[in-house]
Amino acid sequence: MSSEPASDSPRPVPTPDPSRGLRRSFYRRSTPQVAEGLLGKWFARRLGGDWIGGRIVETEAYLAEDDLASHSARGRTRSNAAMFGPPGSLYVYPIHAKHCLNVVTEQEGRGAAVLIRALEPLWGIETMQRRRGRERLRELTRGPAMLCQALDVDRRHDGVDLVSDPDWLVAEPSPEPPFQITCSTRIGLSRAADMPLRFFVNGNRFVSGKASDHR
DNA sequence: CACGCGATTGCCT
DNA sequence: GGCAATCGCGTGC
Repeated sequence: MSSEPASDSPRPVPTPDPSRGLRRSFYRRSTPQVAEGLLGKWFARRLGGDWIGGRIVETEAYLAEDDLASHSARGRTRSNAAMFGPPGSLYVYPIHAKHCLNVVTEQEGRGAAVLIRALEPLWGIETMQRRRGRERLRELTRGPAMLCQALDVDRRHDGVDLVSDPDWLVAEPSPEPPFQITCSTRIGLSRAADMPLRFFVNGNRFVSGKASDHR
């Protein structure tokens, strides 16, 4: 049994508090550490004065070295340059006519990042429903390109600094129920498909993939 | 400049 | 579970 609510009614949660934002030192660690550490954190952007976003429930690490699946594996190019930016900044890339967002880790020039794969929707749900063209909460942010569409994220946000930009927030949650974490191989890869660099909140209904893979 | 592919999604069987 | 849609980018002619 899952501890998640069965209905699609959003539970009341506090508004994101910018004073709880993660500092740059959080991102200046090993990429798997940051990927695991981001689980449970709040991720939101301010759009038209309102916060939109939710709780991070699924991430993947993409390494600077010995990782053929990483966009940095063949060096720096115009399109992946933001992945070599300062830790705590965004790397947004296009794929299949959609976008996915990463948070840069380690240090500037390294080329490592964490892909945010899924959020539990908490704020701006009506906005996300409108942007996604879907009503059900489970179809808003359950996948890396879904959440970018829900939050209106695209290449314009490539390089945005999450630590200092007042319209973006990655923060300590409050309150935070206890949860367990599982590590697995990453999703959808043809190369380096066997590296255990995916992290997700056990049993959470907003984790992507089949329900049987959530445990 | 043509071609092929991908850290995806959604519809179909 | 299979597979088509879709398009920016890297590669090579």
